Amino acid sequence: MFEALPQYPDHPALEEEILAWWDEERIFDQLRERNRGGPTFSFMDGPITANNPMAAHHCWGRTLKDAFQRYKALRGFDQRYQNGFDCQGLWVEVGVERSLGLNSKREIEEYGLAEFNERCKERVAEYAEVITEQSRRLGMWMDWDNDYYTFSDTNIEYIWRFLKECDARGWLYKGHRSVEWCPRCGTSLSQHELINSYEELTHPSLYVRFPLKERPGESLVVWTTTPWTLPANVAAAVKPDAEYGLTEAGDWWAVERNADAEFVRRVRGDELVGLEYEGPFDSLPAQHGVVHRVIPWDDVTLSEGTGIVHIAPGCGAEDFELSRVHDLPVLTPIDEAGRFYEVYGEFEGRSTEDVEKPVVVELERRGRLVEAGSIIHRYPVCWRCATPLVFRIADDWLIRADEIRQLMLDANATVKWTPDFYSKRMDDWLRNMDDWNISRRRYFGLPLPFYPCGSCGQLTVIGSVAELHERATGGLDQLKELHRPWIDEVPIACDCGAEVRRIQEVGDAWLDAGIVPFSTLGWQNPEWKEHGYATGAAAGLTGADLPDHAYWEKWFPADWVSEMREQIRLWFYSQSFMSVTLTGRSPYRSVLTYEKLLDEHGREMHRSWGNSIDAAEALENIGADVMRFMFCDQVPSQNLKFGYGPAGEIKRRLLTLWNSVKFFVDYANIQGFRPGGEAPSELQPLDHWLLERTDQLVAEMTEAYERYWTPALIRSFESFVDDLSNWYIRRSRRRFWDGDEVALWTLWHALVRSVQTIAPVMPFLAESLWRKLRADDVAESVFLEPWPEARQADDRLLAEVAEVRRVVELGRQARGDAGLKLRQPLRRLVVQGAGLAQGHAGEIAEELRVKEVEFGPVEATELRVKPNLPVLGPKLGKELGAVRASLQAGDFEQLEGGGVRVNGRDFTPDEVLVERGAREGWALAEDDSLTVAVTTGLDDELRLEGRVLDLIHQLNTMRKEAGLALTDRIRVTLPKGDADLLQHEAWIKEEVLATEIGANGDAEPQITKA
RNA sequence: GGGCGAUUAGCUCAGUUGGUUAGAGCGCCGCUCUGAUAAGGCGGAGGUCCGUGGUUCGAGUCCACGAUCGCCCA
Repeated sequence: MFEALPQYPDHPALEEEILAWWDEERIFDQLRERNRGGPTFSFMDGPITANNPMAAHHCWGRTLKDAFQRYKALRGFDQRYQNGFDCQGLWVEVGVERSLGLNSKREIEEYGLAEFNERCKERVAEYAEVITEQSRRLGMWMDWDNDYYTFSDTNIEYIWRFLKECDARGWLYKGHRSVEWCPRCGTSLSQHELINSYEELTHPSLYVRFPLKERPGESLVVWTTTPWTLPANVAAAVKPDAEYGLTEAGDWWAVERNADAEFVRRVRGDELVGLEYEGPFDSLPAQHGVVHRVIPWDDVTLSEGTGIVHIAPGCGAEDFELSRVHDLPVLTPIDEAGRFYEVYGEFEGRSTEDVEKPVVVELERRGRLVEAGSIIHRYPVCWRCATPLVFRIADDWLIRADEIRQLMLDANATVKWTPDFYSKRMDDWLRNMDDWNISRRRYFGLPLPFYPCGSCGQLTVIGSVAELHERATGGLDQLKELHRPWIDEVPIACDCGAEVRRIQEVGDAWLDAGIVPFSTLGWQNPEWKEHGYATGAAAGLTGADLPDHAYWEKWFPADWVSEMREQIRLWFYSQSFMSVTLTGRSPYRSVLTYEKLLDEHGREMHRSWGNSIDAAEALENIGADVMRFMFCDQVPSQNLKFGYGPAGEIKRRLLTLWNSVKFFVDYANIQGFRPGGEAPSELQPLDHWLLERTDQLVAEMTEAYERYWTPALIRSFESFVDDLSNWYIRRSRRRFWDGDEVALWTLWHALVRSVQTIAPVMPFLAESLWRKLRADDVAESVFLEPWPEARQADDRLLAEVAEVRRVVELGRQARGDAGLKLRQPLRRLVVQGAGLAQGHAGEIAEELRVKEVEFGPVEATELRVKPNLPVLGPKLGKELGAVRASLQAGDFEQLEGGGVRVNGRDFTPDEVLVERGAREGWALAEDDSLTVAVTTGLDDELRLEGRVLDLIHQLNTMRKEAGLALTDRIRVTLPKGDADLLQHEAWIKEEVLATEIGANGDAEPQITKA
């Protein structure tokens, strides 16, 4: 007996059951055991930040990762299944700050770095657990006890090694430049952290006068949206070739920027260059001795502002560059926290926002303000805490990119990207990449192993823990892990003999993630260390080993990685940078990249907008399979609109498979069918067809998995289920009622294969159905059964049935046009042009309810002939146009056998397409190669049969409404007027399971349970 | 300013190597099947396949230019 299916699947409940069963039976362990020693498939998991529960978008990526790992496992590949957690850096720090109610670096320092570090570790441990649980619920099979954690000492040590290599190549340097700075986090941000972090913000918009010193009554007018930078002004820039004008009021503007003004004098910009002016805040101590003058700058914009740009080299990247060219003083007004330094008088200690008002008031008081308003514009904010960024001059540690750029481009050329155009995005990023800013002035992150010597000037870069131990001059006893504050207490001896302390900065978190193809696989590690990766902060969180170099050789580079698109400039980049540096090769062979997850209306999801759905909520309400199916249905280069609406649609689409299995199980149980064995020998043509169709499914699914293109999986699968349900089952219904074992076997086989091939996408539903359907002699889990090998499908048979279905569709269309419903039998159907369908006349007759089906020419009233383009196009070339025109004009002769003579040339029936119109008494439908015509005339026999069919329909509806079981028998009483229907008494009895029929009743038929 | 995508039905989107009348789902209207069906099937309305030019016998598809939107860089 097969276990019966409920009317509808309860996905979440079914999934919980399967999860429990997998655990009990240790199915995943068995799978790994089975594949151990097989060919390898190397997947490298990009670390997920262990700082929050999963959001819906994580489920997309994790679905893809899991689906392809499951597919490869079904094909026998040995895999690592190592999950990764990203554990340090600003994400975690900001999360902990929030939970502790801290809001500045000073408060963190007061709280204490050691304590803060502990809280960070606790947070990572907490969320790693939450994410693990949610990932399991999603169906993700990973080796959950052996995750890698990027804050392990081992990971840190590998990064040190990479940095030492960079230093050896002369790539490492300390830069002094203008950088985007987050005043709350107190650190600069790097190029890849600035993207997608612009917001619409309202800022002041000020027009300010700078009085010219030598020309009383004349002033430059500048425009700024950052009043706080005015105290650091040292110059004003004009566009040398632009025209500037002086207004009657004595204000200089670019003419183009003040079109309505009357100008009393006009000059080119270069005539203003060199003039000196009074700065806006000359009385501040910081401004002491600064000479303000006009400088030329070709990039001055004339599309906004006044055409005269206020220059503060300490507050902007372009300004800073100009200061080098023109030798301007650089005034840096704010400290790490964004507060004004003491030399800024009344502004001291205030933030950039706090000084806006006093700046305006002061300028107003001195008559320097032309106009004060506000402007809404896009402005960068910190990607973690949303604080508007400011520019400051700072010292950062950078890795030079120029030497490695071409090598990385070369490495990328070896990578197969899906979708393929992302390869070009990667190239573009590489061509444009700046030097990598790797330092952050923070606390819980990779300790940069840089020891610059104050006495001799040499920089020592420590490349390993062993080296640290060798060179340390103290503090080793308290070094519990390679994090601040402990690492800061370990000074080393410089070659010159001086004692040197580590710089305070920590590293960019993308160093942590980028090194994992080396740190987790044991690159150049001489001896395998059990739990050797569970070091430092990761001790106790994972059992991961540190493998030896042979293992690295076996698993590097990754065959496949998959992350969202923005990882091009993040993990794909950092990983590749590090790998090309250390090995000269790309760390991955192929990549699957996907876009963003939006809400169902196409808006970004935001908690504050109330449209966000987190993973836990989605898994509970939608279920993992439905989500996974939706993710796989999606073309990955398009944003996905996710929500309950789309999920409901998917659920409905999945019902066809469910109904088909339910149908099978119900009838197989009635018959006592036992699954298994080989195909029976007495297959009918339709059975052959379904077997071929099943082979085609396996072939298509295999091909789609192999090229990592999930939309093709879903298309093939749904098309198959549609054929299975709406052709095979519908056509074979009577055989199932009769308990035909051959039909049962064929349907069973097709269902089993469809379940197997969709299993990587919907592991729960597939497993559940497999367990109901499976034969005794196969694996008890669908994931322990090897992938079915596809035989070459019989294309001719597939084409035959496709043609039959087309004939039936056209027949229905013809009936519809003539207003003849299917319950009305018709006399004759003629099909022309269906060479393949000839053996299926019986099926066609049944489907279309006609007495006779004939294959041959359709007699028709009109005749239109068109060229068969795929055939005649290549044959005729340019001449085609003339032939086509003649055919259209009716200028042709018909030849014996269906050919046509046009313009003196003869064409065979294959070379032309003929369209017909219906004659009197016929209904007709056609497409390019097929014509189907059906007689519309009714005689008494046909009318009577039509009434019988109506009656059967009516009685069966009544049975259903009365709630009778499939096997219940009934007694029927027909109205007296329907006595003539009793000519078909046996037929009616059979169709409605009646034991008796009488015709002595009232106006409506009656039934009673027998 | 440079690069990469996108633009197809009211909405959301497919469309593999160029081929005849461009499809699906949802929504709307009509019809219909039902002994698996809260389903399914058929039909209808609804399309300048963003525009212009080019290649070709033939372009949603290839090429060029332009428009709009999105993303990345400057």
